[in-house]
Amino acid sequence: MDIVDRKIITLLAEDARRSLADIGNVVELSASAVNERIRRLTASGAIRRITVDADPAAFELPVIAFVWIALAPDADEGAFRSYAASQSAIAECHHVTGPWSYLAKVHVASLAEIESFLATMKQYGFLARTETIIALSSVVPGPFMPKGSVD
Amino acid sequence: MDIVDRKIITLLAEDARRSLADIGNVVELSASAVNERIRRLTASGAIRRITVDADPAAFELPVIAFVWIALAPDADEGAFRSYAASQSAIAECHHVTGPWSYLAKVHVASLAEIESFLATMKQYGFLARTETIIALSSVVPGPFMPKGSVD
DNA sequence: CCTGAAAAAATGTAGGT
DNA sequence: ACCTACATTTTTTCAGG
Repeated sequence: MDIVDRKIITLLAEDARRSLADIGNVVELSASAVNERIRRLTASGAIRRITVDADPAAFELPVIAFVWIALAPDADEGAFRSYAASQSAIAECHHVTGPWSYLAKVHVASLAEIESFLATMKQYGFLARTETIIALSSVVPGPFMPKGSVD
Repeated sequence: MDIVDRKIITLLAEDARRSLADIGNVVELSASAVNERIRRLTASGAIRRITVDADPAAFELPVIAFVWIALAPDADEGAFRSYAASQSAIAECHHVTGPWSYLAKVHVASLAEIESFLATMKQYGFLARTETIIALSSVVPGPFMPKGSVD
Protein backbone atom coordinates (compact mmCIF):
# COMPACT_ATOMS: atom_id res chain seq x y z
CA MET A 1 0.00 0.00 0.00
CA ASP A 2 1.89 3.01 -1.25
CA ILE A 3 0.55 6.49 -1.91
CA VAL A 4 -0.56 5.52 -5.43
CA ASP A 5 -2.62 2.60 -4.13
CA ARG A 6 -4.35 4.95 -1.72
CA LYS A 7 -5.07 7.42 -4.45
CA ILE A 8 -6.55 4.67 -6.60
CA ILE A 9 -8.84 3.47 -3.81
CA THR A 10 -9.89 7.03 -3.03
CA LEU A 11 -10.74 7.62 -6.69
CA LEU A 12 -12.73 4.38 -6.77
CA ALA A 13 -14.54 5.42 -3.58
CA GLU A 14 -15.71 8.57 -5.37
CA ASP A 15 -16.78 6.66 -8.45
CA ALA A 16 -15.96 3.00 -8.91
CA ARG A 17 -17.06 3.11 -12.57
CA ARG A 18 -14.18 5.27 -13.72
CA SER A 19 -12.21 3.46 -16.37
CA LEU A 20 -8.72 2.14 -15.71
CA ALA A 21 -7.48 4.59 -18.34
CA ASP A 22 -9.05 7.53 -16.49
CA ILE A 23 -7.53 6.48 -13.20
CA GLY A 24 -4.23 5.94 -15.00
CA ASN A 25 -4.29 9.53 -16.22
CA VAL A 26 -4.68 10.82 -12.69
CA VAL A 27 -1.97 8.66 -11.12
CA GLU A 28 0.24 8.65 -14.23
CA LEU A 29 0.23 4.95 -14.89
CA SER A 30 -1.01 2.84 -17.79
CA ALA A 31 -4.42 1.21 -17.60
CA SER A 32 -2.77 -2.21 -17.20
CA ALA A 33 -0.64 -1.06 -14.29
CA VAL A 34 -3.74 0.32 -12.56
CA ASN A 35 -5.57 -2.91 -13.28
CA GLU A 36 -2.77 -4.96 -11.75
CA ARG A 37 -2.71 -2.77 -8.64
CA ILE A 38 -6.46 -3.10 -8.18
CA ARG A 39 -6.13 -6.86 -8.57
CA ARG A 40 -3.47 -6.93 -5.85
CA LEU A 41 -5.43 -4.62 -3.55
CA THR A 42 -8.46 -6.86 -3.90
CA ALA A 43 -6.44 -10.03 -3.30
CA SER A 44 -4.86 -8.55 -0.17
CA GLY A 45 -8.22 -7.43 1.19
CA ALA A 46 -7.46 -3.71 1.13
CA ILE A 47 -10.39 -3.50 -1.28
CA ARG A 48 -13.21 -5.56 0.19
CA ARG A 49 -15.69 -5.19 -2.62
CA ILE A 50 -17.11 -2.85 -5.23
CA THR A 51 -20.58 -1.92 -4.10
CA VAL A 52 -23.40 0.58 -4.42
CA ASP A 53 -24.37 3.47 -2.18
CA ALA A 54 -28.16 3.64 -2.33
CA ASP A 55 -30.82 5.96 -0.99
CA PRO A 56 -32.58 4.41 2.02
CA ALA A 57 -35.70 6.39 1.10
CA ALA A 58 -35.93 4.47 -2.18
CA PHE A 59 -36.13 1.29 -0.10
CA GLU A 60 -38.77 2.88 2.10
CA LEU A 61 -36.40 2.83 5.06
CA PRO A 62 -36.30 6.54 5.94
CA VAL A 63 -35.59 6.08 9.66
CA ILE A 64 -32.05 5.68 10.98
CA ALA A 65 -31.72 4.74 14.64
CA PHE A 66 -28.82 4.00 16.94
CA VAL A 67 -29.62 1.35 19.51
CA TRP A 68 -27.56 0.89 22.64
CA ILE A 69 -27.74 -2.65 23.85
CA ALA A 70 -26.97 -4.21 27.23
CA LEU A 71 -26.95 -7.95 26.69
CA ALA A 72 -28.89 -10.13 29.11
CA PRO A 73 -26.49 -11.76 31.62
CA ASP A 74 -27.43 -15.22 30.36
CA ALA A 75 -27.53 -14.28 26.66
CA ASP A 76 -25.62 -16.44 24.20
CA GLU A 77 -23.11 -13.96 22.81
CA GLY A 78 -22.39 -16.09 19.76
CA ALA A 79 -26.08 -16.41 18.96
CA PHE A 80 -26.49 -12.67 19.30
CA ARG A 81 -23.64 -12.06 16.89
CA SER A 82 -25.01 -14.33 14.20
CA TYR A 83 -28.49 -12.92 14.72
CA ALA A 84 -27.16 -9.38 14.28
CA ALA A 85 -25.27 -10.36 11.13
CA SER A 86 -28.37 -11.98 9.63
CA GLN A 87 -30.74 -9.08 10.26
CA SER A 88 -31.08 -6.86 7.22
CA ALA A 89 -32.18 -3.94 9.41
CA ILE A 90 -28.81 -3.87 11.19
CA ALA A 91 -26.35 -1.92 9.10
CA GLU A 92 -23.60 -2.00 11.71
CA CYS A 93 -23.10 -3.41 15.17
CA HIS A 94 -20.07 -2.77 17.34
CA HIS A 95 -18.90 -4.03 20.69
CA VAL A 96 -18.12 -0.80 22.53
CA THR A 97 -16.52 0.74 25.57
CA GLY A 98 -18.68 2.43 28.17
CA PRO A 99 -21.78 1.37 30.05
CA TRP A 100 -23.40 -0.46 27.10
CA SER A 101 -22.18 -3.64 25.46
CA TYR A 102 -23.18 -2.98 21.85
CA LEU A 103 -24.13 -0.12 19.58
CA ALA A 104 -26.20 -0.99 16.51
CA LYS A 105 -27.10 1.25 13.59
CA VAL A 106 -30.44 0.25 12.11
CA HIS A 107 -32.50 1.26 9.07
CA VAL A 108 -36.26 0.92 9.44
CA ALA A 109 -39.48 2.00 7.75
CA SER A 110 -41.02 3.71 10.76
CA LEU A 111 -40.76 4.28 14.48
CA ALA A 112 -43.28 1.51 14.98
CA GLU A 113 -40.88 -0.88 13.33
CA ILE A 114 -38.22 -0.08 15.91
CA GLU A 115 -40.60 -1.31 18.55
CA SER A 116 -41.15 -4.67 16.87
CA PHE A 117 -37.43 -4.92 16.12
CA LEU A 118 -36.65 -4.55 19.83
CA ALA A 119 -39.50 -6.87 20.81
CA THR A 120 -38.08 -9.62 18.62
CA MET A 121 -34.62 -9.30 20.14
CA LYS A 122 -36.20 -9.36 23.58
CA GLN A 123 -38.09 -12.56 22.71
CA TYR A 124 -34.83 -14.21 21.73
CA GLY A 125 -33.63 -13.45 25.25
CA PHE A 126 -30.75 -11.24 24.08
CA LEU A 127 -31.67 -8.01 25.83
CA ALA A 128 -31.30 -6.71 29.34
CA ARG A 129 -31.78 -3.02 28.53
CA THR A 130 -31.70 -0.86 25.42
CA GLU A 131 -31.76 2.81 24.58
CA THR A 132 -32.72 4.10 21.15
CA ILE A 133 -31.58 7.35 19.57
CA ILE A 134 -33.20 8.53 16.34
CA ALA A 135 -31.33 10.44 13.64
CA LEU A 136 -33.36 13.55 12.81
CA SER A 137 -31.17 14.54 9.87
CA SER A 138 -27.72 13.73 8.59
CA VAL A 139 -24.95 16.28 8.23
CA VAL A 140 -22.73 13.59 6.71
CA PRO A 141 -25.08 10.82 5.61
CA GLY A 142 -22.93 7.72 5.47
CA PRO A 143 -23.51 5.11 2.78
CA PHE A 144 -26.44 2.72 2.67
CA MET A 145 -26.13 -0.78 1.25
CA PRO A 146 -29.24 -2.91 1.24
CA LYS A 147 -28.54 -6.37 2.65
CA GLY A 148 -30.29 -9.33 1.14
CA SER A 149 -32.73 -10.50 3.82
CA VAL A 150 -31.69 -13.85 5.25
CA ASP A 151 -35.09 -15.28 6.17
CA MET B 1 -38.90 1.27 -7.84
CA ASP B 2 -40.47 -2.14 -8.26
CA ILE B 3 -39.30 -5.45 -6.85
CA VAL B 4 -36.93 -5.98 -9.79
CA ASP B 5 -35.21 -2.63 -9.20
CA ARG B 6 -34.68 -3.60 -5.59
CA LYS B 7 -33.25 -6.94 -6.56
CA ILE B 8 -30.86 -5.24 -8.99
CA ILE B 9 -29.63 -2.79 -6.36
CA THR B 10 -29.25 -5.59 -3.82
CA LEU B 11 -27.21 -7.61 -6.31
CA LEU B 12 -25.05 -4.56 -7.05
CA ALA B 13 -24.60 -4.01 -3.31
CA GLU B 14 -23.13 -7.51 -3.05
CA ASP B 15 -20.87 -7.00 -6.05
CA ALA B 16 -21.17 -3.99 -8.30
CA ARG B 17 -18.85 -5.54 -10.88
CA ARG B 18 -21.28 -8.23 -11.95
CA SER B 19 -22.00 -7.87 -15.63
CA LEU B 20 -25.37 -6.65 -16.86
CA ALA B 21 -25.81 -10.06 -18.50
CA ASP B 22 -25.25 -11.80 -15.14
CA ILE B 23 -27.75 -9.60 -13.39
CA GLY B 24 -30.12 -10.13 -16.28
CA ASN B 25 -29.94 -13.88 -15.78
CA VAL B 26 -30.95 -13.52 -12.14
CA VAL B 27 -33.83 -11.11 -12.71
CA GLU B 28 -34.77 -12.61 -16.09
CA LEU B 29 -34.22 -9.54 -18.22
CA SER B 30 -31.87 -8.74 -21.06
CA ALA B 31 -28.63 -6.90 -20.37
CA SER B 32 -30.05 -3.80 -22.08
CA ALA B 33 -33.12 -3.78 -19.88
CA VAL B 34 -30.97 -4.06 -16.78
CA ASN B 35 -28.76 -1.27 -18.10
CA GLU B 36 -31.73 0.98 -18.69
CA ARG B 37 -33.08 0.31 -15.18
CA ILE B 38 -29.72 1.10 -13.61
CA ARG B 39 -29.58 4.31 -15.65
CA ARG B 40 -33.00 5.33 -14.37
CA LEU B 41 -32.21 4.37 -10.78
CA THR B 42 -29.08 6.48 -10.94
CA ALA B 43 -30.90 9.44 -12.50
CA SER B 44 -33.62 9.30 -9.85
CA GLY B 45 -31.07 9.15 -7.02
CA ALA B 46 -32.08 5.70 -5.79
CA ILE B 47 -28.50 4.71 -6.66
CA ARG B 48 -26.23 7.43 -5.31
CA ARG B 49 -22.97 6.04 -6.63
CA ILE B 50 -20.93 2.95 -7.30
CA THR B 51 -18.15 2.89 -4.76
CA VAL B 52 -15.60 0.72 -2.99
CA ASP B 53 -15.73 -0.82 0.47
CA ALA B 54 -12.16 -0.72 1.74
CA ASP B 55 -10.35 -2.03 4.79
CA PRO B 56 -9.68 0.81 7.26
CA ALA B 57 -6.61 -1.08 8.44
CA ALA B 58 -5.05 -0.74 4.99
CA PHE B 59 -5.36 3.02 5.43
CA GLU B 60 -3.83 2.76 8.89
CA LEU B 61 -7.11 3.85 10.47
CA PRO B 62 -7.83 0.90 12.77
CA VAL B 63 -9.78 2.85 15.39
CA ILE B 64 -13.51 3.47 15.07
CA ALA B 65 -15.02 5.89 17.57
CA PHE B 66 -18.48 7.31 18.13
CA VAL B 67 -18.41 10.87 19.38
CA TRP B 68 -21.45 12.41 21.00
CA ILE B 69 -21.39 16.15 20.61
CA ALA B 70 -23.20 18.94 22.45
CA LEU B 71 -22.69 22.07 20.38
CA ALA B 72 -21.56 25.25 22.13
CA PRO B 73 -24.58 27.57 22.65
CA ASP B 74 -22.95 30.24 20.45
CA ALA B 75 -21.60 27.81 17.82
CA ASP B 76 -22.33 28.53 14.16
CA GLU B 77 -24.38 25.48 13.19
CA GLY B 78 -23.78 26.00 9.47
CA ALA B 79 -20.02 26.26 9.99
CA PHE B 80 -20.08 23.06 12.04
CA ARG B 81 -21.96 21.26 9.31
CA SER B 82 -19.53 22.24 6.56
CA TYR B 83 -16.59 21.49 8.85
CA ALA B 84 -17.97 18.01 9.54
CA ALA B 85 -18.52 17.38 5.84
CA SER B 86 -14.96 18.44 5.00
CA GLN B 87 -13.24 16.29 7.62
CA SER B 88 -12.00 13.02 6.17
CA ALA B 89 -12.01 11.45 9.65
CA ILE B 90 -15.78 11.88 9.95
CA ALA B 91 -17.50 8.99 8.18
CA GLU B 92 -20.97 9.99 9.34
CA CYS B 93 -22.56 12.71 11.41
CA HIS B 94 -26.21 12.81 12.41
CA HIS B 95 -28.38 15.28 14.24
CA VAL B 96 -30.01 13.14 16.89
CA THR B 97 -32.71 12.95 19.51
CA GLY B 98 -31.76 12.70 23.16
CA PRO B 99 -29.42 14.71 25.36
CA TRP B 100 -26.73 15.22 22.68
CA SER B 101 -27.06 17.28 19.51
CA TYR B 102 -24.88 15.22 17.14
CA LEU B 103 -23.41 11.77 16.80
CA ALA B 104 -20.30 11.41 14.65
CA LYS B 105 -18.65 8.19 13.54
CA VAL B 106 -14.93 8.71 13.09
CA HIS B 107 -12.04 6.66 11.74
CA VAL B 108 -8.64 7.44 13.23
CA ALA B 109 -5.13 6.02 13.44
CA SER B 110 -4.91 5.91 17.22
CA LEU B 111 -6.53 6.96 20.47
CA ALA B 112 -4.12 9.91 20.58
CA GLU B 113 -5.58 11.13 17.32
CA ILE B 114 -9.03 11.31 18.85
CA GLU B 115 -7.65 13.74 21.37
CA SER B 116 -6.27 16.08 18.71
CA PHE B 117 -9.44 15.68 16.66
CA LEU B 118 -11.52 16.87 19.61
CA ALA B 119 -9.02 19.62 20.43
CA THR B 120 -9.33 21.03 16.92
CA MET B 121 -13.12 21.11 17.08
CA LYS B 122 -12.88 22.76 20.48
CA GLN B 123 -10.55 25.42 19.04
CA TYR B 124 -13.08 26.21 16.35
CA GLY B 125 -15.52 26.94 19.19
CA PHE B 126 -17.95 24.21 18.14
CA LEU B 127 -17.99 22.16 21.31
CA ALA B 128 -19.68 22.47 24.65
CA ARG B 129 -19.28 18.83 25.74
CA THR B 130 -18.42 15.55 24.06
CA GLU B 131 -18.38 11.90 24.99
CA THR B 132 -16.37 9.35 23.05
CA ILE B 133 -17.14 5.66 22.75
CA ILE B 134 -14.58 3.33 21.16
CA ALA B 135 -15.52 0.30 19.10
CA LEU B 136 -13.61 -2.67 20.49
CA SER B 137 -14.70 -5.01 17.73
CA SER B 138 -17.39 -5.13 15.10
CA VAL B 139 -20.07 -7.79 14.93
CA VAL B 140 -21.36 -6.22 11.72
CA PRO B 141 -18.54 -4.03 10.42
CA GLY B 142 -20.19 -1.49 8.15
CA PRO B 143 -18.45 -0.27 5.03
CA PHE B 144 -15.46 2.08 4.92
CA MET B 145 -14.99 4.59 2.12
CA PRO B 146 -11.91 6.78 2.29
CA LYS B 147 -12.77 10.43 1.71
CA GLY B 148 -10.33 12.59 -0.18
CA SER B 149 -8.90 14.97 2.42
CA VAL B 150 -10.08 18.52 1.82
CA ASP B 151 -7.12 20.46 3.26
C1' DC C 1 -40.65 -1.10 -21.05
C1' DC C 2 -38.69 -4.66 -23.38
C1' DT C 3 -35.58 -7.45 -26.99
C1' DG C 4 -31.78 -8.34 -30.03
C1' DA C 5 -27.99 -7.05 -32.69
C1' DA C 6 -24.36 -3.86 -33.91
C1' DA C 7 -21.06 -0.39 -32.45
C1' DA C 8 -18.14 1.51 -29.03
C1' DA C 9 -15.53 1.13 -24.99
C1' DA C 10 -13.33 -1.07 -21.28
C1' DT C 11 -10.90 -4.91 -19.36
C1' DG C 12 -7.69 -8.78 -19.32
C1' DT C 13 -3.48 -10.93 -21.23
C1' DA C 14 1.01 -11.67 -23.41
C1' DG C 15 5.56 -10.53 -24.41
C1' DG C 16 9.17 -7.38 -23.92
C1' DT C 17 11.82 -3.91 -21.12
C1' DA D 1 6.64 -3.27 -11.66
C1' DC D 2 5.48 -1.17 -15.77
C1' DC D 3 4.54 -0.46 -20.81
C1' DT D 4 2.38 -1.35 -25.47
C1' DA D 5 -0.39 -4.03 -28.39
C1' DC D 6 -3.92 -7.08 -29.00
C1' DA D 7 -7.76 -10.35 -27.80
C1' DT D 8 -11.83 -10.72 -25.20
C1' DT D 9 -15.70 -9.17 -22.68
C1' DT D 10 -18.75 -5.74 -21.40
C1' DT D 11 -21.36 -1.72 -21.98
C1' DT D 12 -23.94 1.33 -24.73
C1' DT D 13 -26.83 2.55 -28.44
C1' DC D 14 -30.57 1.99 -31.53
C1' DA D 15 -34.23 0.01 -34.57
C1' DG D 16 -38.41 -2.31 -33.88
C1' DG D 17 -42.46 -4.50 -31.10
